[in-house]
Amino acid sequence: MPELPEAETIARGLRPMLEGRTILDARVVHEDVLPRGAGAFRAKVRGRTITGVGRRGKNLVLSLDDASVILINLGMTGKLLPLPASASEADERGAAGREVIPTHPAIRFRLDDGGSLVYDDVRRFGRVEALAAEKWRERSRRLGPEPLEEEFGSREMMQRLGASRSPIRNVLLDQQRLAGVGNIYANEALHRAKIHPRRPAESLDQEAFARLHGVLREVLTEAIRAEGTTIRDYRNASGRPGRYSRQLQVYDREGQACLRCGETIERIVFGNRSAFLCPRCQPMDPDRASN
DNA sequence: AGTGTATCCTGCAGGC
DNA sequence: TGCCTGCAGGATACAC
Repeated sequence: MPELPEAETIARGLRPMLEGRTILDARVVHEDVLPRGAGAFRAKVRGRTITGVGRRGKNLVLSLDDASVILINLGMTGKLLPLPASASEADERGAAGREVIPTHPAIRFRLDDGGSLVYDDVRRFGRVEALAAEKWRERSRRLGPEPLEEEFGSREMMQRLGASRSPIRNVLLDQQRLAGVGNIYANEALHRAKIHPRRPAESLDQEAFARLHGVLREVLTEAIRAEGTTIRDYRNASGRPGRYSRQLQVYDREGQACLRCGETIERIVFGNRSAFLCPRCQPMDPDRASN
């Protein structure tokens, strides 16, 4: 479900309600989202205070007061749902009726303000881990750079992605090369950069990477501004759907007209995922581009 | 090294 | 209504 803009939106929404809260306990409903098991997890988080709410790539990161973190990869359908202490308190905050009710709770964190935080995940592809500071540093080191960091330039992008013979769409999804990009924004960026998703990454020159680098940052920034993309069930921390769905140019638009040239958007499948493209705007052979 | 396939799991839409 | 197939914002493991 979530890519970088959705994770960023969730982190921003949860931050004011979670920072400073102490986790009284974690009740494990579905152990399969805890790769290290329920017992160890509960022992590590019980009694810890949340000092920060952030994001690394697509992962949510709850920083704890002993420098450890709770690392949450939401998979396809994971949600972090804040539940207020009571309905009356929700009224006071003006949040009545807007909170999302958990349908498939996997973990319930009981908080010291009487509220709770529920990790809810229909398909349970998501993973929740408690990592000591050193383990987290190690893990983070294995992830690629943050595409929105100021220092992340097109040269670095070409160095990290440009040596692969794999289709550029697949390479963009590789979290070890670049953190945070998923199928929606990979497809949107490639359309905006007029690059066919199946082009081997190594066939792209510096000019193409400069273009791709620029539009990827634009797309991610605009999607954050719109609070993410809702295709089916993504909701932000306040229960609202993302508005970027309305700005999608190709993703999930098979058979519809390209908003740039009017050609029909195609869906192709490779690497076990759908790719969406405009065959006129994104020719496989750029020399034959008609625009 | 790259690619296709299968797997984890549930729900939903569409065809018949 | 039911049954079937295919599909889904992710990640990984495997055989070729």
